[in-house]
Amino acid sequence: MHKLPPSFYTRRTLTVAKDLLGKIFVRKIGKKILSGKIVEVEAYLHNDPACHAFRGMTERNKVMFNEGGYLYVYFTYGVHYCANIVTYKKGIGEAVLIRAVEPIEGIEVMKKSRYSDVSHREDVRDLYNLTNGPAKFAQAFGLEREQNGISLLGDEIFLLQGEQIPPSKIIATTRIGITAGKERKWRFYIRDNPWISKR
DNA sequence: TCCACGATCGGCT
DNA sequence: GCCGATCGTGGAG
Repeated sequence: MHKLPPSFYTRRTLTVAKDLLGKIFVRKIGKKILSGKIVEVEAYLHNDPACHAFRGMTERNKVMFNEGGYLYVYFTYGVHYCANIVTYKKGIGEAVLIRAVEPIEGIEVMKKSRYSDVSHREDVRDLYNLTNGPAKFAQAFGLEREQNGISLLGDEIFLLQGEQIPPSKIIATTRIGITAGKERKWRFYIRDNPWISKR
């Protein structure tokens, strides 16, 4: 399996969003490798009121204005981080939020990141709860302010080819947790996978 | 300078 | 189903 090339990310955002399903997100931390298959995403376009870049470039969203192929991580609700893949051309301001992945490698490390202090249940629900939401994914993979703006063409964080998901297995529906632009069906996920985020 | 609020989560009713 | 946590951001003044 090989690393996705720049040309993968610089296509139209809705195309990239659907195509991200089935790809493998990889993070190297020292000798540890964390990886997971992307199973749910949401697209945010520049002329879309729910998009952070809708009102132009600011200190927070400036990474979104790079050409596709960067990681955009932001802090929200005073508690959580969420991670996006920057898409399309330089100067536009579009990205795809990663909402859920299926863990593959580094599951023990992810559990430590997610359940740092208290003891947790050792049943299958742990595996699902590890990465079945955007902030859960970011926490499991240790994605915070420091990772904002990292190039996905480098060797620390990148995506691998993974599997091709046929259109018949991709569900398109409305995005979660937004107040504007609700009607757009830009949330995409792989049908019948147990890591779908809730609500 | 101020202040309302958010691309969420987990716990409680 | 609902609510509180918790704070950086950016639009308003």
